[in-house]
Amino acid sequence: MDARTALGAKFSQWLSMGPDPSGCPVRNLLDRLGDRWSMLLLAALADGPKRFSVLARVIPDISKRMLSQTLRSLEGDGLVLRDVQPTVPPSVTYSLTPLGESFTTPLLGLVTWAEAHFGLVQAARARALTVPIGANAHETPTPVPSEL
Amino acid sequence: MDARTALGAKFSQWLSMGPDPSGCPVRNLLDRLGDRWSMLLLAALADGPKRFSVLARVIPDISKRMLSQTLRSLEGDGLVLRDVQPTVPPSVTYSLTPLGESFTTPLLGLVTWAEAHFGLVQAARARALTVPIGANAHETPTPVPSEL
DNA sequence: TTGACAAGGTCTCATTTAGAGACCGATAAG
DNA sequence: CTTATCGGTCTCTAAATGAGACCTTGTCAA
Repeated sequence: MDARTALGAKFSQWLSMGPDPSGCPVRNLLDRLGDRWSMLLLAALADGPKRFSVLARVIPDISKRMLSQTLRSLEGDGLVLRDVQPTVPPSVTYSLTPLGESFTTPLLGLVTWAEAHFGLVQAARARALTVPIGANAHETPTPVPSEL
Repeated sequence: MDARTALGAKFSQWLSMGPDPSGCPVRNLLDRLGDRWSMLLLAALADGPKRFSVLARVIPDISKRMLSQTLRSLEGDGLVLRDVQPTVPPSVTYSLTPLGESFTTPLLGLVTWAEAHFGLVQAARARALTVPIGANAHETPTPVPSEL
């Protein structure tokens, strides 16, 4: 069974679990990790524990606000450990928990795919610019057989 | 080499490519697919081609606005094919392109991880509620040796 | 005849979220 | 005396999102 079939099977399984999306683990975690910064931060921490200011430096386009907020969210989900050393000023180090480390496996799959297929995506984007949207329009509109 | 080490190596490699995040394929694709709906729609389409209204039905909490917008973004990136049948009213079917199908492999990894570890995440969330944040505070604040 | 409804969106408006940048505290360097 | 450090928070503004009206053309029911 290929990945597409397996994924499709899982999806139709979710559907049968009722219309409530909050009960679905995948929906739940995708809502948490599926933002601009969470996965990126996990990748950064896979490289080793890092302090707040170091994270801000290696990801230059994240605001301190979102950095703080996203790290707390990851900490709350048990993926990241926050260690405060009571120095003055305080020294705060973030690292992956074992649970966070386990996430690096699927994350590496995502990253590998991105590197391998980025060229094709760029080609598709270039093609999309030349096609004035809706170019596959046909000619003779026939009434649709009302299926309802 | 485990996934964490491999991911860390990739990350430090990105850093050496300069501070521009737009040049990084992973940053670029994570910015596109890392939203609330893109991956979910790809999972839905892995189950087979679907019409607009069907997608809206199987993902009840997406607005028509975001559904339309996200599908167009995925189409522009070459992951999704949009087929308009010139009936009246028009019948529009969305399906995965070969490129989109190739993405189901890493996506399945993500989904599988979510199902397997959701219990641990929930446990961590419950624990986070009882800990009044900053509970790991130490006692004797000593000046930090200025590292810069 | 009048009305309602269908598909696949777009449009406007209100709410939510994210980003930019000031500020804080104590300390230390110039 | 001024400036800088660390790890944030606070406020204000800008951008993204959700809710829901509206559109077209045709079919079907009342």
